[in-house]
Amino acid sequence: MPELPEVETVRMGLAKWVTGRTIATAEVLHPRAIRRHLPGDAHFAAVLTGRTVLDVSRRGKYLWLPLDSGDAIIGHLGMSGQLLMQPADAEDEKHLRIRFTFTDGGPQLRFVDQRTFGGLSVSEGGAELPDEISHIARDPMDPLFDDAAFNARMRGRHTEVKRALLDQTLISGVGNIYADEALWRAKLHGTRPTDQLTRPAVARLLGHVRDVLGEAIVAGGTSFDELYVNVNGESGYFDRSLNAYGRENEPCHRCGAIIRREQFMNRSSFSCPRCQPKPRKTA
DNA sequence: CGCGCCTCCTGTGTGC
DNA sequence: TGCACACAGGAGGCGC
Repeated sequence: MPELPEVETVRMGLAKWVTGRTIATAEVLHPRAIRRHLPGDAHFAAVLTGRTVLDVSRRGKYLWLPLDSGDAIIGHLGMSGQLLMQPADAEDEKHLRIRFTFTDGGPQLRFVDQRTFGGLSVSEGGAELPDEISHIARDPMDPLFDDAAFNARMRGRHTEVKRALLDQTLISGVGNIYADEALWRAKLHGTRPTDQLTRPAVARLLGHVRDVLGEAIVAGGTSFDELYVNVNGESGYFDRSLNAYGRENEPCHRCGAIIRREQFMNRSSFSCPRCQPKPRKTA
């Protein structure tokens, strides 16, 4: 499940391999992969052919590739998406959805996605920041992230703290795994009401979010020096460092209590019953 | 308009 | 061994 650190790893790898290259063909092999591109696959191919990739940018879990036309390719990996660089003669992946070839005849860019929650689209004039993702907040690693504004907005919400962490319009890049990890570090249960959090408590939580994301970026950034830009949720290089996520029935690394698993927002949440007591009243 | 639930999708794991 | 089903969850969309 790619969250900010995984997407940032992909961004760095992609930037290295596609910047400055000119697209020769854009082939859509599964319509769902461009469902956000309303004009369809013929238009997708037409507006991308002959365009040169200028850079690879990221906002939260979204990527976009600014082009010399002023447009941009927007990409989201969803649950299982991968952006791979592959030699032209490499066999098609089972779940290959979109293939780009370049005029230099070098490695292809392939969008592979088993569950098709992810996809690509073209944003007209979106090279600077695509309108389609302008509602996504800055991530906490962004130098322009506004800590004070985040603190105020978080405490102004009438919801639960984990829901707020997962709201990409409030803070971006955090998914289920890193939300649980940050909450564990902050010793907060995910159902704590946001409007009852103190300003220092929110500041501490934000600090833990930054730490978790930063450590994961460092862990992931060590392995992209090769041709394959690979994001695979299963192989998570950060797995060994997890304190809460996926550790049901295992002892808390801090106090030894048995980590519990709860259904929350239609997904699993993991927390320590001793370090992260539930609030008396659920919001 | 804020909030929260539903849905999209398919390979994998589990229990009978 | 085979079948049925739960599970993984990001984010748009919609209902209240």
